[in-house]
Amino acid sequence: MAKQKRTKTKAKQGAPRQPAPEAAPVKRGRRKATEAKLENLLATAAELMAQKGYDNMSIRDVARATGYSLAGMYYYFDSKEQLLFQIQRNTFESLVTEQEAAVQRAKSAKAKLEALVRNYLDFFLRHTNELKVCAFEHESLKDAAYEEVRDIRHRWYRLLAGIVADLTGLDPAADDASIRHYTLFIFGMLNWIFMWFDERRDTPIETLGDEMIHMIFHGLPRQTKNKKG
Amino acid sequence: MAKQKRTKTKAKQGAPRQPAPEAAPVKRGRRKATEAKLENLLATAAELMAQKGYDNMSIRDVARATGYSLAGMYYYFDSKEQLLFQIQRNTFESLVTEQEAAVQRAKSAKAKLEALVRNYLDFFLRHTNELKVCAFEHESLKDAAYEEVRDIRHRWYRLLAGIVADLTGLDPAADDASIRHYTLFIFGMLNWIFMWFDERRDTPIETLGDEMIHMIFHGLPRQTKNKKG
Amino acid sequence: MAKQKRTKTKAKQGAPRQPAPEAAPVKRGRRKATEAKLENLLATAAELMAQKGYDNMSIRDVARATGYSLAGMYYYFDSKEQLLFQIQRNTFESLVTEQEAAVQRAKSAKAKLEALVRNYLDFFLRHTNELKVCAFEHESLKDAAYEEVRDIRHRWYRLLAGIVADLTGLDPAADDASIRHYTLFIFGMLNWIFMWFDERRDTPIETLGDEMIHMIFHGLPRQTKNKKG
Amino acid sequence: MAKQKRTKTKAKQGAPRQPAPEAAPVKRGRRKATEAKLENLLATAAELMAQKGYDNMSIRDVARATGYSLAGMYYYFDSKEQLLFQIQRNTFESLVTEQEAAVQRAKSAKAKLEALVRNYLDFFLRHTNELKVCAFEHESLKDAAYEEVRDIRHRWYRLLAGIVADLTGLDPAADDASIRHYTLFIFGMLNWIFMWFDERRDTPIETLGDEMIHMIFHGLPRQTKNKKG
DNA sequence: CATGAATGAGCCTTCATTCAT
DNA sequence: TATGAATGAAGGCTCATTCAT
Repeated sequence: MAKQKRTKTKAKQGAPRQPAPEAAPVKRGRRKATEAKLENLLATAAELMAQKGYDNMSIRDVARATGYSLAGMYYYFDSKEQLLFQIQRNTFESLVTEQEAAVQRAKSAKAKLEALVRNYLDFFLRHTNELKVCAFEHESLKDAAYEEVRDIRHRWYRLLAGIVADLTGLDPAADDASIRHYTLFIFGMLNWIFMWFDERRDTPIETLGDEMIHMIFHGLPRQTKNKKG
Repeated sequence: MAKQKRTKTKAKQGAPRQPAPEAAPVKRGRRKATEAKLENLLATAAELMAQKGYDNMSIRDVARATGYSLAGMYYYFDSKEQLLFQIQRNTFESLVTEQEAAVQRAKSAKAKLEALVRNYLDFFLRHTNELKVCAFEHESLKDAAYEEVRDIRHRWYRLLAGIVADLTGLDPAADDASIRHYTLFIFGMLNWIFMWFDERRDTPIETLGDEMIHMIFHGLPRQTKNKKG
Repeated sequence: MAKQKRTKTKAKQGAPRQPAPEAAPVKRGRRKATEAKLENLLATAAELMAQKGYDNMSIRDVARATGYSLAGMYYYFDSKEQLLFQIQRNTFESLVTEQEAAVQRAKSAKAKLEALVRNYLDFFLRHTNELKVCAFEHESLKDAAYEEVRDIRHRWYRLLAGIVADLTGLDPAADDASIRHYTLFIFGMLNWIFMWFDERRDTPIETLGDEMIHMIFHGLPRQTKNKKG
Repeated sequence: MAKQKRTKTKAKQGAPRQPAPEAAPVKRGRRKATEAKLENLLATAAELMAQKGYDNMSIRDVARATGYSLAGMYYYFDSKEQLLFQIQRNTFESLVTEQEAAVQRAKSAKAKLEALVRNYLDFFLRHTNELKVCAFEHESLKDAAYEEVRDIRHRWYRLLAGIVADLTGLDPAADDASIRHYTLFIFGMLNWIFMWFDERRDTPIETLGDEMIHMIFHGLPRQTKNKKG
């Protein structure tokens, strides 16, 4: 027989798709309650990550903020990285799905781009913390989890890049670099918002949308003394 | 929203103005050598911070990368935060000074904005790591160090915001929010570059400059099939 | 030297005699089912302990391997140590009882020793995991549980020591140390088997028995070119 | 450039041969002192591991026992497993080297086996804790460290197996299994000693050696009323 | 019978920092 | 200048165990 090599059990790695939410139709009340707790926990974690950054946030912080014990947290997720992953995947998947739908509904390329921007700003207001975590903590994920989120991100990129190609008439085969750059300029404007948006100063968000759309289609406004008149 | 200031539990902060570089009037040769070492050290640290993020980089990493002993590092700076501060202040001060000079040299508002963009991209190529640290680790500084860097940043902001006001003819008194937004859109485009710039794909940088300037003045290019004709 | 008793910092120990198996006079069918489950559980636990060691095995491992919930395990035993205790006591008690019977049946001292060895090897094949746990996790038990198992072990020791005294003609009063040593040499051969036995290489076990008996009675085989022959 | 994927530095894995003891001929006094501290630390750790088992011993235990802080321990080794590895490699290497030398010095196969046993018992008295750790915590090592120690162990095995083949005249080609078994019986006797040796009862160790050698060459002593005549 | 949910204690490890030399 | 040696604090994670249901 010979003594087996001792191994820690560990297991679970990568990006384990959590059990489908509808899996067991038993004990509905229970399920609901636990799910609500998990959601609250993810929201709290997202807030802390947005505030302090992933590396600087400790699971202990989340425990303190939610009122749970440290060990209690691990009932809801398997590791700090999984926690980040869940936030990013859930949020990003929702965002991109919403964006795709918004774009689909619009008719012209111009309308599509406008819809994408407005939906983004709206989503931003509804999920500020989560979205910031998606935008800035991309690199904190590794391996399978990293790749899964990266794929969603690519879907998003292709969505916008397609519109940009349409609008500009640039040829994806010949002018790939240019399309890429203009697309990324727009992403830059969108994502940098996290760095400065202030609810008191920068609302209503529709105005911000107007301005950004103007910037995208016409660049800075001209000498008319009155902007978006 | 504006990114919250990151705080570690452990604090301690004093008068972060590190001893003025002229502090000890030691022999010149010595001074030179020491300064060169310091500069090399700062460059190495900037590289590591750009790669891994401030929180995730350890002083041990810097020691390993420079060949010094761990304790030896502390001859050159007083704390990890001071290290970050030195990088940010040096780099940001250089950048803004260069930017101011470039703008001053240009005649029209249009030329000024163009000069600012081109000089930024040029500086970016020369100091990628340091600049990235300035752009993304702003919040890792605290108290006096934070404020000092913030002040430089504000000088930069005002420089661009002034040009934007001139160009658009928006009234700083009446249309402050708009000026602010357009200014920040441009900063967004500029700073987001760190997230995607790839030396192999995105050179020559002059082309990138052309494109960004087009975006700023005219928005996305139109149906002409050929961009930057 | 004698292996010290292992002590965890955290202790708590009571009257480790677990509730006598006959405790609750519930319905017979129920009892049967529960007992079968318990036995399966003990077997699984023994396997895991044999593989990973007591300290390195977690109740979670057992739960996973049996399909029970973690909390569910505690219906069948009161603590991890009780689990170990049940395995050791059940197994050791069976072994020693079998050994005593086998010895009793044999007539001469020589036959007795032979019977003991052969029965041991047979038992070993039938209860490898459990026996390994008995042999190597002796010290993981504490207080009353430790003592109870130690007493069974002593019964075993005395059984073999008696035969050795008979066979060698050594006087228990005068040559106690010698009897002890020869006895423990034999136990060493027997127990060390766990460290190397490999079902594929070391069967049939009768051959192994032949060899060990030869070793015990005559030492290493001589120059005859053919062993056991 | 694109933000690099963040990676912890970590490094050092497997079985890093510690720097050759004579590496730097500088600061002899210092070196000596530090080495002495390390040796004392390893001895203390070995004692604790022998007492409680590797899994059950915490680095905190070692820190407490040596008077160092917990973090201080990590100046001397990289991980708990490395600590175990250092103990095993150092000890096992010494043992096997001594054993080989002792065997080499002896002329006949019989004398060689006798020398091996006596040297082992002597080494056992000089390094009880360390040797016990070698004998019983073999499986707690993993990967490269495991393999390196396993290789030393094999050297030891082959040393004894060679003598057994010589002595018995068994043919390594034809009777491999038998040689293996007799060899392992002897290892069993030798290694099991840790389980029962008691300095007060089982000295002088020469007597124990006499007995074991008798067992190996002739089996249990006969009816002569006088053992080891 | 059985489990979902939760926790206190503890473990390994890393880190920024210090200080004597 | 520079470093070997050391440490307090903190962080991620696991575990045996409990308890209401």
